[in-house]
This record gives sequence, structure tokens and C-alpha cells, in this order.
Amino acid sequence: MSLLTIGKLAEATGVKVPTIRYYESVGLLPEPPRTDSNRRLYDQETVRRLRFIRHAREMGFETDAIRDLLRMAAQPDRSCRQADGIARAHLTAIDDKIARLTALRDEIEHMLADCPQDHIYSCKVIEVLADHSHCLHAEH
Amino acid sequence: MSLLTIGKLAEATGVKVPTIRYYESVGLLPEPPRTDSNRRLYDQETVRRLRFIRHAREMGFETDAIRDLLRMAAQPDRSCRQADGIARAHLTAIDDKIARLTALRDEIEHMLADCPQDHIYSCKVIEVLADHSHCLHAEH
DNA sequence: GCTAAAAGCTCCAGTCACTAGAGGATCAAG
DNA sequence: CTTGATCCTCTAGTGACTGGAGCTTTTAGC
Ligand SMILES: [Zn+2]
Ligand SMILES: [Zn+2]
Ligand SMILES: [Zn+2]
Ligand SMILES: [Zn+2]
Repeated sequence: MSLLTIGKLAEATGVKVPTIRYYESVGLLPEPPRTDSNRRLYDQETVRRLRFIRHAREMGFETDAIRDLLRMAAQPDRSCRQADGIARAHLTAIDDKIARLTALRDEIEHMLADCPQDHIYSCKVIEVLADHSHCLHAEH
Repeated sequence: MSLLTIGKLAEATGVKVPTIRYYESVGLLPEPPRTDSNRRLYDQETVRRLRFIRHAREMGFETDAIRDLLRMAAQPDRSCRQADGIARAHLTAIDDKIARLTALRDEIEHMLADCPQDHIYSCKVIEVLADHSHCLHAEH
């Protein structure tokens, strides 16, 4: 009675049906049992597992990291050092991304602020793109 | 004498040879003339054009936007409103990305700060991933 | 019980901006 | 003349899905 079709699982988790099949194909979800007519049947444990995957994806963890985190989540008595390590590495990666985007942001804002908004021949946007030496930053 | 092989063009611009061919295939670079033995020959104008493309890519502009910017750069007497508009749209997109990443960053930092760093069963990282209601933010 | 819509299945292709490799031709240097 | 570098085209792979074709099965209304 608590078994779900793929459609109901999709509804329960907010994950699209093709995405659920995709997660199965890449080993994030185990192959579920099937009905006589070959349809997938999921239990509540899969609901939890899929929510975990979804949440981790929303937080930007990659498939490989999620596979590791799921394996760890199933071993409650072991140390969480590795799990925390994955999160910390992710944090560092996000910080790098933010730093790069912020530098970019400032550069583009400057271009726009400096542009007299007239013709292309005096457009700061085009000028900066055409000539790297007009850049604020050292290198990209 | 100022004509370059694809390898020299790559050297002059820092763009890899396969990437130059790729840019040609998607219409960012025009098909260049060839030697008798079918090798591409580039002039100085292409060097400038490729630098422009490269710089725009480094700033995160997408292929379609770059195609538009190149077309505008070739029409110096027209208004730069559109060019500025592309840059402004890009700025907004970057701001959105930074906002999302910053929220993410804070969330992951909190998970890590709250974790007693002991066993998986008490690991805050695993707990938050397993249960969305433990999140700080409203929704993702 | 019948029929039509909805949901399921598999497999394949497309996204973005490259990157890498196979397999072959041609060029430059010694 | 030979060897190694460079060039050519074409194909496939990356990550994380998304969408469609073409098919079978279930479900709901009548
Ligand atoms: Zn302008
Ligand atoms: Zn620059
Ligand atoms: Zn922990
Ligand atoms: Zn959350």
C-alpha cells in the first residue's frame, strides 16, 4: 500500500520522472522491483533517498560526492570526518566561484559606468572587449 | 607575410587549435581561405576578432551574445544601446548567480559549524541533507 | 465491456562550450 | 630522405539532465 509508481514518486519529491530514471542509470538510486508489466515500484526508503539526492543537488554537490555522502549516511557509526570534508571542499569551491564572479561583476559594471552611451565607436563595452589592455584586472 | 597558420594563430591568442576550429564551426569565426593543401590561413583581422571572442568568453558572455557583440562592433556608427543592454543583462545574471551562491555558501558553512564532528549519526551535514526542514532558507 | 486519455516503458538525441582521440595527409628541419 | 611536428576531418565524451519517438499498459468514464 505504501508502494509508489514512478509518477507518484515524482509527485512526492518534486523530481521529474525522467530525472528519476536518470538517477537510476547513474547509480544514485538502486534498480527498484517491477510489476508484472515491468513498471517500477518504489518504497518509502527510496522517497527519503531521493529527497536526500535532490537536496544535495540543490546545494550544488556533484553526483560523485552525493554517491559518497549516501554511502556514509548508511553507516551511522563511522566518523563523519569524510562527510564534513566533502562539504568543506564544496564550500571552498563555492568561495572560489563567488570571488571570480565578483571580480567579473565589478569589471562589467565599470565598463557600463564608463560608457558615454552614444555610438559603437565610443562604446566602452566594445572597447574593453576588443582590447584586453583596457581591463581593470591583471589576468583572467 | 602576416598570414598565420592555425597553430600560429593559437599561439598569438592563447586559444587552442581545436577551439579555433570549434569557433569556426559555430559561426564565431568566418571560414578562412586555405592553402593548396587545404590548410587554414588567417590574417591580422582574425587575430583581433579571436581576441575579442576570447575576452568576451572569459567575461562569461555566451556564444549568442558574442555573435551579437561582434556584429555590433562592425557597425561603429550605430547606437551602442543594444551592446550595453547585453552587458547589463549579463551583469544581472551574474548578480543572481552570486546571490544564490552566497546563500548556499552560508548554509554549508552553518552545517559545518553546527557539526560536532563525531559520528555520522550526529553529523549535521548528513542531517541537513536528509531533511529539508533542517534548512535555514525557505526554499531552494 | 469499451474506449480514450494518461502513464509507463526503452532508446536516442540535444543542451553548452569545448576537449580529446583516431586515422590520415603534409610540411619543415636535419 | 626521414622523422617529427603540424595540419586535416570526423566522432565521441564531458555533467546533469531534458525531451521526443514509438510502443505497451493502466485507469476512468460511460
Ligand atoms: Zn556602450
Ligand atoms: Zn580582460
Ligand atoms: Zn559531520
Ligand atoms: Zn534546503
